[in-house]
Amino acid sequence: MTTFVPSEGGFGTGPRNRLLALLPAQELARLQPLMTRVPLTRKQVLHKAGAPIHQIYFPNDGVCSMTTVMSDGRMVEVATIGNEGVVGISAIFGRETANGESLVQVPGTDAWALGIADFRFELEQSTGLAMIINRYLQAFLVMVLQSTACNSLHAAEERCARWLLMTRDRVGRDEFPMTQELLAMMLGVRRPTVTLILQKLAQRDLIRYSRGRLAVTNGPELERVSCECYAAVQTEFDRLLAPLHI
Amino acid sequence: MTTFVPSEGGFGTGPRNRLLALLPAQELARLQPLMTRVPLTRKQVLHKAGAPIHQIYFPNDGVCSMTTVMSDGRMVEVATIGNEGVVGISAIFGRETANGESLVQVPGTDAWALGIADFRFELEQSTGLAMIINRYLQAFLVMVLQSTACNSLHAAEERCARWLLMTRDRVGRDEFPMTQELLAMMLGVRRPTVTLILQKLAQRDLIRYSRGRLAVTNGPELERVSCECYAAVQTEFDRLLAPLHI
DNA sequence: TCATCAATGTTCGATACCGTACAGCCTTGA
DNA sequence: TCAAGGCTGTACGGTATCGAACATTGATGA
Repeated sequence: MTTFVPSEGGFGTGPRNRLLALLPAQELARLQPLMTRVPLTRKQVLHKAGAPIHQIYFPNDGVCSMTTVMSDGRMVEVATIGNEGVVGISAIFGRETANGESLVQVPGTDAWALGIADFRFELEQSTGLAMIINRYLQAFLVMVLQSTACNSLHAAEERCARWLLMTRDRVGRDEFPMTQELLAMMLGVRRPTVTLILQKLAQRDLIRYSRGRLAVTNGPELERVSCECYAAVQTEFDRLLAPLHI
Repeated sequence: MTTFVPSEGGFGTGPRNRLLALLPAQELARLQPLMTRVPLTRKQVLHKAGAPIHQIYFPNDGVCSMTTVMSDGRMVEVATIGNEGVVGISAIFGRETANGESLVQVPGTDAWALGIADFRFELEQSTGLAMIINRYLQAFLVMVLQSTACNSLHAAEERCARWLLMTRDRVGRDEFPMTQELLAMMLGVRRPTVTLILQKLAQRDLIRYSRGRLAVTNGPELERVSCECYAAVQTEFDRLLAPLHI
């Protein structure tokens, strides 16, 4: 393992994106000059529904959502992506245009952006990248399948708890910016429903919140309120994104 | 185009599975001796949750479900697979064991079963198979993402109508075996809820049903009752599984 | 031809969530 | 320092769906 010299535009002590961090050093070195740092600001749209995908994004922190937009304008989250993943799954499969809209929910410092052509080329060349992307796709699929079941079986409160835990894990802090409006959109429920749920959780001292900020104050207990889907998906991610033996 | 002589174990006038049908003739010829015909009987389990996946299945007709099983035993459908696809998506990604349970919902005459090792080997060799599988994965992902959104936004009646239409398309007939119990499981609702929904649909002459048989009698109108997800997914499948230019 | 059982129908109160509206409260910035 | 706007709280009737029984019907096979 070589020592990195922190530098503007470089990885510092290594990329904080977990997928990039799993790459063998020489593959990472080849990828780096192809990527640019992109700040992640609140509500920033990374891929617009129906528009061509030019870049995929490896977040270093923050949380992004992949959403589906219905014809009546309602938007609902179908997948959460943080520093454990990459935004632009459809493009990885060879899709030209985005299906739904992908946007930043919880702002982060930045993400690494990679042009889709460069990505495809590197995917051909490097076995490490291919293996890591494959693993992420597996984990991603498990997550989406679990969410499909979750949405049809579990109550809003359980799903809300799950979402808060997932977000906490991804931002790496107990506290993060989050409005009820946003949560309602994610969960596909009305905002007043979220108000009631959060009040209930705050009453039991599982969370604190006010004016666009939210904090998980009792994770273990919140996990008990959440449905099993949280643990199921987390286990899967840990298993698939564990350090590789290449 | 050569003329096929129908024979035991052969494709007859060509495979009825749409993915196999898209394969270039010589690739199909190479694949055929590796596959076996497997009858699809009602409630037959193709992949057991947590068990190793040995074979993937290309249904010629009938409808299979990929499900997720919760710890309380409740099972819910997360994806529908008919002759437009293949059962065993996770294995295609390199997974060893099934995540949920895959089983036959509407019986069909048979499916083509292919050993997972043979499949992997062929995937390396043949560009046609790789391209077709890639396309199916794209369509599959769109379907699952749409279902995730659908389950969190749309009412049981809309989703029920959607499911009936999808099933009709896959079996290729307006009438097929289907119990309320089964429908309830698919949709993640109670059986009495399904009773009410079906009565309502039958009253409007959109369907007929009795004792384990169901028939769509007015497709266009039923599509109006269904949510937009039916059309969205269908469009995507038609686009991606159109004849290829290899 | 009858017994059996799968499939369907029905009931009841309970509850989660909706749709819509409006009121109050912080924070920000002009 | 005040206005504006984003965020949160609350209210209300209405509907969908739940959970758990029990009743009824039709197909099947002994």
